[in-house]
Amino acid sequence: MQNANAPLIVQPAPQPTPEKHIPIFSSPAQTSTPKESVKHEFIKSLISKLPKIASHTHFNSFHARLLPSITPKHPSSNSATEITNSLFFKEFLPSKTTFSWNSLIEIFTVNYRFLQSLFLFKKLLLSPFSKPDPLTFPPLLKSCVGLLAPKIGFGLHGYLIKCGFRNLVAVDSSLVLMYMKFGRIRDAVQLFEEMPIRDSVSYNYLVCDFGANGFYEDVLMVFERMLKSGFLPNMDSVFHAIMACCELGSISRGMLIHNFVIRNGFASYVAIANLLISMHLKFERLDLGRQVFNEISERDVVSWNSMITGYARSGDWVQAFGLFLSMKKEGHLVPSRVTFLGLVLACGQAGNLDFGKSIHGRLIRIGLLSDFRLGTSIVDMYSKCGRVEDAGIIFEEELFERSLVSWNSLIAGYSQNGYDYEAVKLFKRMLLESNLKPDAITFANVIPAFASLANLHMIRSIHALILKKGIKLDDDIVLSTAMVDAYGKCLDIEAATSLFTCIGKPNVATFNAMISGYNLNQLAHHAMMLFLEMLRSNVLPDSITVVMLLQSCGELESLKQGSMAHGYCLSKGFSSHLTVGNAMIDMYMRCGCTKSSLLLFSSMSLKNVVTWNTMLFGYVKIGHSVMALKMFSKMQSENQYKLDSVTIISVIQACAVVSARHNGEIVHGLTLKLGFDSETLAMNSLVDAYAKNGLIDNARSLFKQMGESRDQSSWNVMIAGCGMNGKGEEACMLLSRMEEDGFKPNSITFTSLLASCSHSGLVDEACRYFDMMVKKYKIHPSLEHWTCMIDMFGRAGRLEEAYQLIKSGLPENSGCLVLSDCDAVWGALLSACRTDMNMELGKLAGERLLRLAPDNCGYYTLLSNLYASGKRWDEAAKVRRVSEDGGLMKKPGLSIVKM
DNA sequence: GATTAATGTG
Repeated sequence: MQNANAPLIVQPAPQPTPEKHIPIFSSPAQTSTPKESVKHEFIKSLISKLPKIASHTHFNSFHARLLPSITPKHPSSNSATEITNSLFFKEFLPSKTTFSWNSLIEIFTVNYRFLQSLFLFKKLLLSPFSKPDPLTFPPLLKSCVGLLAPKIGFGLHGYLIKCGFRNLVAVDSSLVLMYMKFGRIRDAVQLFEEMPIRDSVSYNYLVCDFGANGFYEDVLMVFERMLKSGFLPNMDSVFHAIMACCELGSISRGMLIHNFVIRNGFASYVAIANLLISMHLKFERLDLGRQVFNEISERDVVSWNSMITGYARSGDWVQAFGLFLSMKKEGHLVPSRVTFLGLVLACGQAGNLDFGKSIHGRLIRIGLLSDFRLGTSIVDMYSKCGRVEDAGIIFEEELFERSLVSWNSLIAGYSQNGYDYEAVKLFKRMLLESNLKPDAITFANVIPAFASLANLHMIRSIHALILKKGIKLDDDIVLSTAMVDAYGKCLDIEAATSLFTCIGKPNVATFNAMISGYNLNQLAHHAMMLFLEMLRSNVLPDSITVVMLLQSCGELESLKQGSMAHGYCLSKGFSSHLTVGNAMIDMYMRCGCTKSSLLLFSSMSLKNVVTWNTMLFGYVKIGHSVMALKMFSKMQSENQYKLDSVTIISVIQACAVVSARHNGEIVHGLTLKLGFDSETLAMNSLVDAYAKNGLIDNARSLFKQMGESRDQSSWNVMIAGCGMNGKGEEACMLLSRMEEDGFKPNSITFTSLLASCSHSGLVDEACRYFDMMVKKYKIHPSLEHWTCMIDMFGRAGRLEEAYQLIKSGLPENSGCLVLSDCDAVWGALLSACRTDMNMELGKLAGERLLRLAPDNCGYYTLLSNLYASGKRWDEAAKVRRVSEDGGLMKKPGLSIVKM
């Protein structure tokens, strides 16, 4: 590298006095030949421009940038000032040869005396003894570049052409350089292409300048052409070529350059080797990076740091620390901040809290924690090791300057560790307390937290904020994926879909987020279609994708699709993933194939708590509670799996069904012992289990104990529990208390409440709540709500009202169901009619029912039973015959079971 | 040579 602090043109250049020279130019004797007149014209323009150029103020920085590539090493470059003052310059120059002039001009250029070099040229033109030759020009052109004087440069080019001095390698390559530097890239390339013979210098100019201008494709093209033509590139060219591979992400061309560097000994230049290492690390080829690292004879801190950081990123803290120790062993190098940054990163990536803590201590000792980058990396390390509370404490202590990155990092820490509320709180604090503006990363960090909290309102606000800030979701795939996922989780599937379709290049994560969104919104079919689209658009599915594919199959209860997905997993090597195995067990369970589940389960060599839970919960869902409890005791006997809240909930639910009072108390004790008494979900299940077993007093006292930890679902469970224990009034009272406690009743609340009223014969109350649900809470009544109402009217012997309810269809503000088209509703009426022996209405309901669902054998049975109860044997037999003729009796009445 | 980001199993 040249010394950028070398004295540039600071003192005024020796000013020519135009008056002295002009008479010479204008003397008649000088203007005889056409060449001479060209010369005079040029000198005139040169003189008119020079004073202006001298006043340029940004010389210094410009030179610093240009010098490395324009300054050839000159063997005899003495100080230019010395030369100017020398006797040689003052006394003898006028009589010297062109060669002497050229040498002197070059010496000035090499010493950044660009102005003097041009003045010297002017003197040469005026000299009666010498004339410029082609070799005079390369340094002059470089001086023009140094002076930022394109017009003089282009003038020189014109002059060259007129003198016929073209087609000389040195001249042409200087011209190429000059045009490149002045941004006339097309002209430069054209000149380059027209050169009859090229030298390595011109190639190097072109490579470096393409690189400096960001034309990476061209850098590599010229570089490769240079090698093919047998020229050896200089360090700068190799540097730019590697940079170009990095920027273009071209691994294959990077490999070619890697081989070139190794073969030609460029790896011994530490700067080149370091760059090559960082290229390989960028392409996640740690092995190749290490290969280059090993080739370096004199490694510097950067070489070590690069490798340490590379291993750190990949989570290989053993290698990272190993290198750190070897570095210290070598003795002469001192670890820098970047070294520690790499080590802290390694601990975070590997989740190695112990090493992380020891480095934390060391940083405090050597006083480096005040460095805001290191401070942030420590915060991040604690978050990544699952100790986000500690991360928060360090952040709050303000031992280092808080940057946008440190806020972002802690928000990410909270969000990734499931501290959604804290993440949101910190985000809001950042907006209020700091002067920092949230960026795309802030949003990408906080969006999952809002999504987990199902805060659709905030998701929409952030979406608007992103658009307002001009952040292009198209360009930021991580951010747009987070948005798609958030809309899916908040059940705004339209927003998710429309955002997804706008994303130009969705990646695996984006597809996964969208597929997951479809699954969450009970659109498993759409999820499957999207999976196929993913395959068509050549986005490679990963293990997460197949987990969700299996979920879709389970959701659709399609054994056929599920088996196909199973086959796909086997063929693509996903079946060895634990999560995939778990998802597969769940899929078979949902498809009713317990045998396959059990087979898979037993064949899995690696299990975790989720594997067990999947089996447990699967059995509970299909009502095989005894199997679930057996499974649970087996799990406990293996003694290597830590139970979690899902395990306990499954066991509680199994006990509730098995209806064992004893079991219930055991599981209650277990719940408390394992410390799940603060887990709302587990406690809700326990309340439910007691209620289902008629132990309403236990349920009630537990519900009371829960106090603050109650959620909406706790109230729903308790209301339903009262209902099934014949405590209709208590259920009604609970609704008012629930509202007082600030919980909004939802559709499930009313299902439970209507059922409670129905069981306790509180018909008028039920009607009032039904009205309240529609009018006050704007909840569309579901099929369950309607059938419950009809059922209740039937029980109360108020059949006519039930019939009227069906006929009236729906209140005007609801629009999802056409009641008279739902067979379940008529079925409920038919059952009620049988109890009440209302033949006329029953017949009407039955006929309607068979028209709506002619394949459901259960309805035929229902109708024939009605006739039988009324002793209308002929009609009963007729209905039976019709169903037997249709072969319906042989089919299991699946749809009635599902109801 | 350097710190922060998205998708998943019950």
